[in-house]
Amino acid sequence: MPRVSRKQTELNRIEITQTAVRLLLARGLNGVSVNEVMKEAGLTHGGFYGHFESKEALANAACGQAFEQSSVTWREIIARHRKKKNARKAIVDHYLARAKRDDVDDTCPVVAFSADVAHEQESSEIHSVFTKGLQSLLDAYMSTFESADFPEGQSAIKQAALVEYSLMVGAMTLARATGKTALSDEILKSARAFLNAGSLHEAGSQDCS
Amino acid sequence: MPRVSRKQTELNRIEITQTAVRLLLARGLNGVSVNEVMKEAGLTHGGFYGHFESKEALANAACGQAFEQSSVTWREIIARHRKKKNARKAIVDHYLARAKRDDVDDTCPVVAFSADVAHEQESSEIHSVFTKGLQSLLDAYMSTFESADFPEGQSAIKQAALVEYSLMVGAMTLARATGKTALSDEILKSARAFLNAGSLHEAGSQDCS
DNA sequence: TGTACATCAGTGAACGCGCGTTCACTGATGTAC
DNA sequence: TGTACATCAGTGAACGCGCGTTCACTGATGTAC
Repeated sequence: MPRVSRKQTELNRIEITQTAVRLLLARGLNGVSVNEVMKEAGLTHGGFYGHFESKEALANAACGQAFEQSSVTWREIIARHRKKKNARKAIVDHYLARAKRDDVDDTCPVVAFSADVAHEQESSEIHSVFTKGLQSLLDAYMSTFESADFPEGQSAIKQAALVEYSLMVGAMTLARATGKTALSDEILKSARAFLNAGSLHEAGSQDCS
Repeated sequence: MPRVSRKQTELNRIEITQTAVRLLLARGLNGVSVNEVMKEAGLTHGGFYGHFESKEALANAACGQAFEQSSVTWREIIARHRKKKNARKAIVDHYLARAKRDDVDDTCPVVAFSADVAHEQESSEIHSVFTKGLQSLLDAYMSTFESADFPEGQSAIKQAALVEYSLMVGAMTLARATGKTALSDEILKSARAFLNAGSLHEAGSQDCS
């Protein structure tokens, strides 16, 4: 078993990272031990430090990888639609699906890691990994807005994207915390309805004159 | 030092709980050791189990207490305003203030604990504590909507409250994760602007005919 | 009110455990000839 | 292509550490008379 081929070594590293992505998304940045990741990857814990300098380094790599994969998925979804508005609706429906809430392995890394990242020191590398990943998702989301709809320019698009994305993150965060309850369903449904309609106060409120 | 008065015992219990509230809000439900809480409360760790059955029981008590305090604060803010719309604006500005983002001790319990609660088993008591607290904050927020503005009835109010609160939670979660950066400021500003205006697409969008 | 004694809140040493990390070892892989 | 040997990926025991929790002990508090 010792001294596997270079190709296998590379595959093992990928397997460790991918296992970490799955387990960390489900349980948070500090919710899994090195031992558990290695066992789940089909290896023993001792070999871990041949692949990563520390547990923290693995967490950074897994976080970056999780964002990478989310970003690719988003861009694939967006590419499937010719109309930007439809692409955005597809992203919203994908993000706020009830099945997504219940699939612990397949979370948005922002929902999974925000709290943990906030608890780390500002100097920690995880902050830049997270911010870079978040920016990538925001860029993808912004690409679903038509410039023509925003005569105020790019900054208005960014503002709209930030609000809509914040809402998605908040809604999924709340939905996950409240489990499979009626309230949880209602949160997702309300957010979906609002984002797809584009209007919070549908009838006779003060803000749409 | 041993065998303090009953009054002091009660004060000690309150001090332990309050210390836990502060530390847990800053570092998450599993981010602080029993030893640290007791030391910070001016006691030694051994006495802890005279006050609480387990670390988990303390976390549950502290979570409930944190919601209690947030709820009281919200209701005080709301009571200060005669017009409901102004009360809601006050809540939004209180919630999304930049100072609030930087004050690690004084977080909304939903932002602080959502991720941790989602990671606990469904059978865990923390779920009911959390959901009850969340409901209390939602009720307070819903009370800032005028029934007259929602001819569709109470369910429309609830939907609006869920969307707006989800947005606040998401925006603060993102803002905290991105630290004291320009992006972080922008997230808070966008969410505040949107909630106070009540309109995402200000000009010429499809949803306000 | 004063005395004698039972109670029990807090102390600090100790426990078992799982954690992140290290390291001597193994033996298949990769390389030099 | 075949052989001899250096390399090094993975193993598993071991480490030190901090954790949650337990417990014998202490001595002021609370109570019975």
